[in-house]
Amino acid sequence: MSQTVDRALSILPLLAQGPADLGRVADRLGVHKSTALRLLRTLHEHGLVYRQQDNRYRLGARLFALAQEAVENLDMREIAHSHLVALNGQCGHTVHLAVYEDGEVLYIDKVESRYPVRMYSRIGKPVAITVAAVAKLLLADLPEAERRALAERLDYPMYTPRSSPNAAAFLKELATVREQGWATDLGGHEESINCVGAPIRGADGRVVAAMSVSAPNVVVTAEELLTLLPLVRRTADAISGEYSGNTPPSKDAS
Amino acid sequence: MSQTVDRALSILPLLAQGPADLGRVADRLGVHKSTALRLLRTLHEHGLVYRQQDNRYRLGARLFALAQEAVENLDMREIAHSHLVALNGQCGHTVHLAVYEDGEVLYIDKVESRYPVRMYSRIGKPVAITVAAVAKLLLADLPEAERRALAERLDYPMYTPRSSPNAAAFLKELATVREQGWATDLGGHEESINCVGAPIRGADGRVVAAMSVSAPNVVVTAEELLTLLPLVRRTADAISGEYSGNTPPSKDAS
DNA sequence: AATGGCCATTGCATGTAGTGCAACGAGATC
DNA sequence: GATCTCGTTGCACTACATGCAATGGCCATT
Repeated sequence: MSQTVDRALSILPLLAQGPADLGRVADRLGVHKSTALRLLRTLHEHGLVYRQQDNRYRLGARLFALAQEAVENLDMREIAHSHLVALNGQCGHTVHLAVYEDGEVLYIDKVESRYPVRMYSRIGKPVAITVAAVAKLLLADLPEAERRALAERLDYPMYTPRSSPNAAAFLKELATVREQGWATDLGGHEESINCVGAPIRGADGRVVAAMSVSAPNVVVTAEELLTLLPLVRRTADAISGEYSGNTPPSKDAS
Repeated sequence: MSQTVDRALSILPLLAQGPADLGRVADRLGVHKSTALRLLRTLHEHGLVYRQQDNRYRLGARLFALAQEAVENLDMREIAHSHLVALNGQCGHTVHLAVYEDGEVLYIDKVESRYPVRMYSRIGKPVAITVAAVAKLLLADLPEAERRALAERLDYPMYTPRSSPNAAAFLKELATVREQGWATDLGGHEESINCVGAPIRGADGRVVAAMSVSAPNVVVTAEELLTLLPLVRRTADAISGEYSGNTPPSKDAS
């Protein structure tokens, strides 16, 4: 691992908390100001940080552009999107698509509810991993050892009384999810919001993504939402099929 | 400037074009494979790149998270958002908020149209800088020298017959915009889409952001859209006022 | 099964390039 | 106008990144 790069990259999460001046960055990094200056300059040239008029640094524009390009290049998202839109067209609720990556679950696509009451979530935002239906689906399929290790090191915030309280309960829930092949979040994240989700599988049967439909109590009850399960599963299976059928990962135009 | 960090960061735009394996990355960087490996590992540890099962690398999750945190920490966005929502409530069309940064103009907030026909745009996406109303507003206020220099090095893609064809025409357009204090894009980016925008100014009168209302021809004609100009300007001025009134970041007790 | 080729990985010797120091300068404060 | 703070620069030193060559795993070919 490269020390210099490591230091430079450590600046990014630091600036994510808010703008900081040179001295502050140097302190947090534990390096001399001149060193911090050179790192910041390099980050600046690549557009990852921006220097405002008061000489403080904050995260820069290219970060957004990179994130955009990244999400748009995901095969899964491309394949799934039209299916998600179709599902939204049928039920009208918010539809999410998520993937697992290095201990995090994050949304990679979203179709907004057609109802006025909308959920707060954003593409790229890490998911509440211990309660979200899509997170359960993705984690349930991890290899035993990795799943246990991850569950142990997670935090279990009690968003509501129905949140998973600890690793043991969570692992049990994951076992259930793996058995039944679908998952719910009934008010485990926000009191009034329910979700029902299904896994998307690759050609080898491994879960590569997960999708869910979410709606607040005030629009449909949990029972009504559950009646959508077959539809959600069909949609997920359709995406799985298309994803497995077309396996053109060698799509290089160099 | 740090060579090592420079190389590492050069990997990111490279991977933005699509996944690449170690050899490919090393080639593109012009370094030995072992060097590329160490850089990739460092990026990986910070979550900026992800290593897929086939050993190819692509951009990673934390990139999204960083971009999210960055956009949510922008004062301008926070202040403006409620105004944008209110404006959308009154006219129903898509509302955009954009800022200029190092030669790029990018959207930092967006309120979706309530009509079924929606524009394609995303928060964080770079704006078509030679045609968008918000881009004209932001560039029109740049210092003379910087404006000229930027105009000269831009590309002028002819999205439609009404796109700015070259630097001279663009600079002339910017002069008009600066004079009148508002801007339009009448089918300069996509044939059927019109925009009308107004600048948001800081306490010193400099343009710090720009906003616009966009709607396709099929919903309202360009003439009808222009009748919204006073409303757009009022909204922009209201945001300017609030932004100038509250100056919390500038005055800090030591 | 055995072989050959491809690619990721590792340990190490070399010298390049990143580091901290100290001095300088600009801007603000009193 | 004096003093303090903070960003900036040039430089000597050596820590650290680099490329090489060798190893090992994986896959395809025979």
